[in-house]
Amino acid sequence: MSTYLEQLNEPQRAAVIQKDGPMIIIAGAGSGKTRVLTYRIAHLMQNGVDAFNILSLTFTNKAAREMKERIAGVVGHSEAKNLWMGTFHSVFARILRSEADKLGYPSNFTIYDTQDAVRLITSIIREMKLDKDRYKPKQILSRISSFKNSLITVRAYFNNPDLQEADLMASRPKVGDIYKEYVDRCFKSGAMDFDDLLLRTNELLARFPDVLAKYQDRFRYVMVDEYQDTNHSQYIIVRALADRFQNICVVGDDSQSIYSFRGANINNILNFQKDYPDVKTFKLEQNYRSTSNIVNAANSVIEKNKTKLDKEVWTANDPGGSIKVMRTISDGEEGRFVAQSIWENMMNHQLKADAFAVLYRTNSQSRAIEDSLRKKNIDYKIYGGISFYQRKEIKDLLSYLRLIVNPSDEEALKRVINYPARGIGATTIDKITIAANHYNISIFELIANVGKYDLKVTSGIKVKMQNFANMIQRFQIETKTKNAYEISDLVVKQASLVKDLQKDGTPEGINKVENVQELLNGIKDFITDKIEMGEDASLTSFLEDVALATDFDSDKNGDVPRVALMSIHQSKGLEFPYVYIVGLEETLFPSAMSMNTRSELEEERRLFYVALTRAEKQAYLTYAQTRYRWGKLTDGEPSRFLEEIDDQYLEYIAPKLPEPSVNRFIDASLFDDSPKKIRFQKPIQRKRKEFEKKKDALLPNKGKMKKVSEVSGNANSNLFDSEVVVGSIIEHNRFGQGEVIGLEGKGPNKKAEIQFAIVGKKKLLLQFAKLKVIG
DNA sequence: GTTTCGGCTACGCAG
DNA sequence: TAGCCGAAAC
Repeated sequence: MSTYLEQLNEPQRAAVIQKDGPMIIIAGAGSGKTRVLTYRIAHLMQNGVDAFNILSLTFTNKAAREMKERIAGVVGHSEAKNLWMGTFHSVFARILRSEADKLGYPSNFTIYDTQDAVRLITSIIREMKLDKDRYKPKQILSRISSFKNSLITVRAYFNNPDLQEADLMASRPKVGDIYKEYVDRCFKSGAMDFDDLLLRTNELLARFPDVLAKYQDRFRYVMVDEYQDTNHSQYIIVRALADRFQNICVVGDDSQSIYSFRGANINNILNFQKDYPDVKTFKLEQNYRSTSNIVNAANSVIEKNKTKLDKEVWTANDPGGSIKVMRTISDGEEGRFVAQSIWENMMNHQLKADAFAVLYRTNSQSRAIEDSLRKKNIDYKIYGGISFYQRKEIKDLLSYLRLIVNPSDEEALKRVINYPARGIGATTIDKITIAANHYNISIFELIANVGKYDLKVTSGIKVKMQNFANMIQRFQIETKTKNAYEISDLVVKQASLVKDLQKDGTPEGINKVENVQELLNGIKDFITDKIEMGEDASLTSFLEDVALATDFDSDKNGDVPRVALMSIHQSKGLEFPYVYIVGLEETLFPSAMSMNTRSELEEERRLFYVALTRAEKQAYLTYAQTRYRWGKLTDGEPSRFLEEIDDQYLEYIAPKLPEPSVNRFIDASLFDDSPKKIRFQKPIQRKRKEFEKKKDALLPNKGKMKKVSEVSGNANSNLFDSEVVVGSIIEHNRFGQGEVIGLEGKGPNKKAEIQFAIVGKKKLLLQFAKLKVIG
């Protein structure tokens, strides 16, 4: 029964068997934190604590599921089932649904995503006739978000002269008014945004002592993972819940605090010991994940930070290989290096693609990597960026479903009232929005009863609106007898969603139809899963899952192994044998926007620390001397973080000499210098200009050719004579598959004659054709 | 009222 | 480059 205790080292075991009272586990990277958390919960349960009384807040829902599985392995499924586990957002969304009426919300309230919120704010700014360049919707939202995360309600805002003063100074005196209107409109729409899920929870616990008491009594043991990334709002929730029994266990690593941009407050972890004077502190400092080269290199960087807790991460692991540093001419070349290196490592070490991760600072960097992996036929998956659920066709269908569940949902209504086109245009929507506000009813209420209200629209449009409302109401009736999948299927058919996507017959349209189909399948799977687990399979429940889903939640087992491409933020908590950290350039990483204050820069450094400590066996660091940003070629200098790593752990890989035909104008000696010198050598300005000019000459006259960036981004590449040889089987975006039957010309003028299966023979310039070699 | 097209501006991370 | 928005064309 206690065999699991034997698998732990001394500090781990001590943390696991500490049962009552406040405690903090400071867990260095790779120190077996998850193991401690799972065993601690299992241990609690084996020592008489009911699963119903344990609340465990994790960073992702996937982490929660996996942990539950592991706990079930120790205590059995039927017991583990009753644990409350999940992210702050999902756990409290669930609680808010059951207590919604107390706050005046419907229990099937909608969760607005960022896009919904931005749209609503945009529309408020327009209605208030404010200048949208001064009041940038995204900025306003981010300000509102930070208010909410700091528990500054609308009333608190207007009671706080400092805040108003700040907005006044920023020439945005109406921020408070926008905030108020935004909150009112969300409320009227029966909608909460992500921040509301926390703020309203606080409201619930503050205004209703009996509710607070109920949950305090229920959650006698509270655990919070990744505590360094909690914001004030989350902090107060946790404090309130744990106030009665004080059985609070937080786990985290101040060195991995990387979410200040969404309100995370590193002081929550730094001050935990002050909050609970009789706290027990545990430190997990032995790293089991990485080679000592990686651990030591990471330590040598994070040492530069001043703000941190006292701890020393060490490892007994082998030194492993040096961390490899690679400089490339361009972002395109960087991608090719990564793909080539992954391919070689796969071959040399018999590894599958899922042993590799490519991490970057910004999602936009994924493209260059993606292109090169695709050319090498290496399977990959991009996490983050524009997720499946944010695609237009998917959001449209979801908006119908949202509207059925909650007809007050204004953003959903505005999205679909004229999609597919029904002749209810922007002008009409403006009119009914104003009228609905005037009568203090929802837009749906208005259009469902157009006859009752005075509306300055033509009777034709009134009929159209009434028809739309009737359709939604018919769907609502159907929900009484049909399950979520059947309703969705009905919506797709009756609202002609697929028909609309199919009508132009473009490949994009076909792809969208497939996506809609995939969503329908997803709903089907959802229902099956939920019923199997005896959980809520309703449409509301599905929509909530979708709203709070992350990319990891859609990971399917049994899929082919894939290289993981993701932002460093998303890589938190994960580990991979081989890790490539790309784009290590000043202004990109560290980001130009985070170089103004020491604390911002320290967070960037922590971010780099997180990235590096994801690697188990081998880390690669790459940077590019030129990179496409905002559609323009820009020069980059090596990131300061490269300099900050103790040199003894690094090895500089000499880049291959570039193609002389393209790059003769780059000083070859640049590549022969010792790496250390090169790293901080500024690009030679004159040569640089020449280089760019030459590149421009390669561009197709600013024409509409799609591949402009491809070509110019790859100036150093052997793109023009690449892998395409006579006999290659290739694939072309538009013409499909074909065989190369001849080659002519040189450099940018190189052409391939190709026999396509469908369109016959064609001569294509390699620099534009974007051929994918498939055999 | 709807669609399309060209110009403008913006890429910072996420539940 | 891409997504958005306003203007022009349908």
